Order: sequence, then structure tokens, then C-alpha cells
Amino acid sequence: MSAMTGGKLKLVQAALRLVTETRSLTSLGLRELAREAGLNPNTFYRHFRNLDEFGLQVLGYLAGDMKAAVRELRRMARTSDQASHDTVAYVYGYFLSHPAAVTLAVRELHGSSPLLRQALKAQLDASAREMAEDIIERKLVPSVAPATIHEISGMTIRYILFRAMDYIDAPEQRERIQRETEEFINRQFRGAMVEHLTPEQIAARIAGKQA
Amino acid sequence: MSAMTGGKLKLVQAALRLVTETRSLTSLGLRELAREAGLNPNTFYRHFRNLDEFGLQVLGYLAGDMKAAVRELRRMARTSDQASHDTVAYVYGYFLSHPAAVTLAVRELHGSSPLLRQALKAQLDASAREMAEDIIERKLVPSVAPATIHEISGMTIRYILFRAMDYIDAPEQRERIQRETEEFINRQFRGAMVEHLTPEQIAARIAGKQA
DNA sequence: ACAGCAGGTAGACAGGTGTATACATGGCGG
DNA sequence: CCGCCATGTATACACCTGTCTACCTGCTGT
Repeated sequence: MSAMTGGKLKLVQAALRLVTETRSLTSLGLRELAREAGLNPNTFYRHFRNLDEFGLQVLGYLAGDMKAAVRELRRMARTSDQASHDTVAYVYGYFLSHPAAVTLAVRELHGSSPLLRQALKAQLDASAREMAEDIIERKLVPSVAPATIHEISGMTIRYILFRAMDYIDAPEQRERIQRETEEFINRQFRGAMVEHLTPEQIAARIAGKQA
Repeated sequence: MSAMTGGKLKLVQAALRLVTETRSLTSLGLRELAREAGLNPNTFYRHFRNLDEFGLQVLGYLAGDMKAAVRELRRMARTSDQASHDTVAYVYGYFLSHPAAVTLAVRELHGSSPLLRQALKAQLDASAREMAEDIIERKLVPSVAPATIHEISGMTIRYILFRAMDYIDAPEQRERIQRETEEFINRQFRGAMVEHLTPEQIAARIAGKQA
């Protein structure tokens, strides 16, 4: 929201530096933060009432430049015809350049602070809604019910977020993860298209045309 | 593994009691555990070298009665013909009666201890492998490649685990969650059956038979 | 009957934590 | 120029933490 001033920004960035493989946002101490930021412990109180409020502000800070990325994503999606492939590549590319944000989001989405859980869930749901509406507007899978598209979008957002963690710290598997992600998305939508058929009917129709 | 003796068991059960909405296994303190278990803090050292080892033992303890449940599940699957529906219902029912285990697993799967993350991932992968092999052996979706079945199984296990959290603390949504879970599974497998077709081809084949 | 040992206890230590109060600085409006 | 206010600092307090050493109990095998 508001452009953060010196000390406040230092504390938030210190948090992003400290949230690594082995730390979670809620486990950070006020003194620890100040130490990392090179500030006096009490300076914390000049900017935040308590650690919960701090956590929310960190999330808000991240949500800020995440929004810009999403805008860029929608712009790109309009001009590309290999929508799924390019989108997945772009999203992982973005996450790769913001590893701390990914770690923090995954960690806190099921973390121990109900407040942060709820805030993150709301942000993910908002992203999923945007994605779904984009798909519906652009009539990419016209035969699937809007409600189902929303559901699939929610799943997909979460799938990508989780896989992004592996993507970040397993460079040799990035190609595979990207491919599996595309397959996951495709399976979901293709599955939705034939949802009303029994497996036997599906098999019959595939065989029917092939024979 | 080994049947736990008095004090050890008390500490492990204390941990399960403390891991609620607002706490994670790794955030528990040794003194806190001992207090909850009604023991002297130092008793902890009689049973565990440190908190990491404690965490692993808790996971092992849970894995114990989880295995029994899985055996029951496979037995049931063999006699039921509404496999998917009954299985989903059974699994959620089991999780509902072990809420602490679910919370703990979800929390630590992306938690801050690499050790516990790895251990949990291994357990989930083992469950997924069992599920996949069951599906393959019973030829439930013969036209889908084994590798794909394994992948879908992995996804499904995780999906159910996450949804189990909502299932537990939102009684009014249980029916919906159960239905969505079945749909998710069905979509995955149906989608895999027609994975090699383009959306246009799928649409054509559906329309072709209907017209 | 006695030694050994696993399990449980008590007290103390250094270090970390959140928080409150009081003090210093520096820029900006009147 | 004065006073305000945001920002940052210093000191101190009570509390909690992990860990160490020492001691006590009761069972068990020989």
C-alpha cells in the first residue's frame, strides 16, 4: 500500500531474508528482526503494534509486487496462443525470482497463525478468481461450467505454488516440473469436459473414432 | 514401532494435544511438553536426544496406526463396487477421528524443519504408491499409463490431506468437500484417458455420438 | 541380596525473549 | 526561533528457554 519508509522497510526486508528453508514468519522474534535490520529492538514498536500486525504488513508488501506480475501475465496471455505453456513458464519464472515470497506463502498458508492463514487464503482465492474469469471471458473451454472452472483454477493456483518450492531448489527438475504442471492443468480441463460420461463411454468414443 | 512406555508415550500424546489450530510441532518447547505431560522437564532427555528426534518419533507414532487404517481401506476397496465414493468417505471419516494427526501432518509438510518435511513426504509418497499399485492391479483405469496413475495418486493424497483440514473444522461443508473430492479424482482420471486428444477432438467426439 | 540401570526429580546457569519507561535526534510548520 | 512529532536509542524488568550436574527411586538379572 503506502510506500514504506526507511526503518519499516528494513524490518520487512529483514523478515524476507530470514524466512529461508528453516524458518517461518511466525517464528521470527522482534529482537531477531531488529538485529538483522541493524536497528534497535524497540524501533519495531515505532512501526508495528505486535508481530501479528507485522506479518500482515509483510504479506501486504508481497501482494504489492505480485499484483504487477499478474497484470503482466494477463497482458501476455492475450497475445500468446500457446496460452498454457507460456503462462506456466512465466509464472515459474516469476516465482524463481522471488524465492522468499514463495517460501513464506507456502509456509504460512498452513502455518500456525490463523490470521495469516486467512489472509493468504484470501489472496490465493482472489488470484484463482481472476484466472477463472480470464478463462471464461476468453472462452478457452466453453463446454465446462463456470463453477467447475473456478474450482479447477483454485486447485491449479495451489498446485503451482507448492510445486514452485521444488522448482526453486531443484534446478535439474525444473523442466519436468513445468511439464507435469501443464499436464496437470490439461488433465483437469479435459477431465471436466467429459465429466458426465462414464469411463466406459469415454473408452468407447475414443475407440469408436480410431477404429 | 516399539510400544512406547509410560513417560515417552505421555510426551508424545502431550504433543498431539498441543498441536492445535495455533501451534506447530516444531514450535513446541521441551519444557512446555513436559508441563503438559505432567513430568519434569529433564525427563524429556531420558527418552529423546533433542526436539528433532522427538518430532520424528511423533511422526513414527502416527504412521503406526495410519498403517492399520490403510490395510482396512484396501480390504474394504476389494469388496465395494462404488470404490471411489466409499473410499473417499472412509478416508475422511478416519481423518475426522484423528484431527491432531491431520493438523500436524499438513503443518509440518511445509513446515520449517527439513527433517520432518522429508519424513512426511516419504510417508505420503509411500501411501500414494500403494494407492497407485492398487488401482493398477485392479485395472480400474486400464487405458492410463502407470506413470500417470502414480502421478495422479500423489496429487490425490495431498489434495485429500489438505481438504481434510477444512473437513474437520467446517462440519456444514463436509458433504460439499466430499463431493468435490470425488469430482477432483474423477476429473483427473477421465482427463488422463483423453490426454492425447486436443480439446477440439474431445468436443467433436462428444458431439458426434450425441448428434 | 546386591549391583546396575532406566526412569523420574530438583536446582542452577547463561542466554534469549517481549515489553515498558525514559531519553536523544532531526526535520518541518508556525 | 520554538515546539512538535516521527524516528531511533538505552536501560531495565520479569519471564521463559535448553541444558548441565547431581540425586533419588524401583525393577530386574544374577
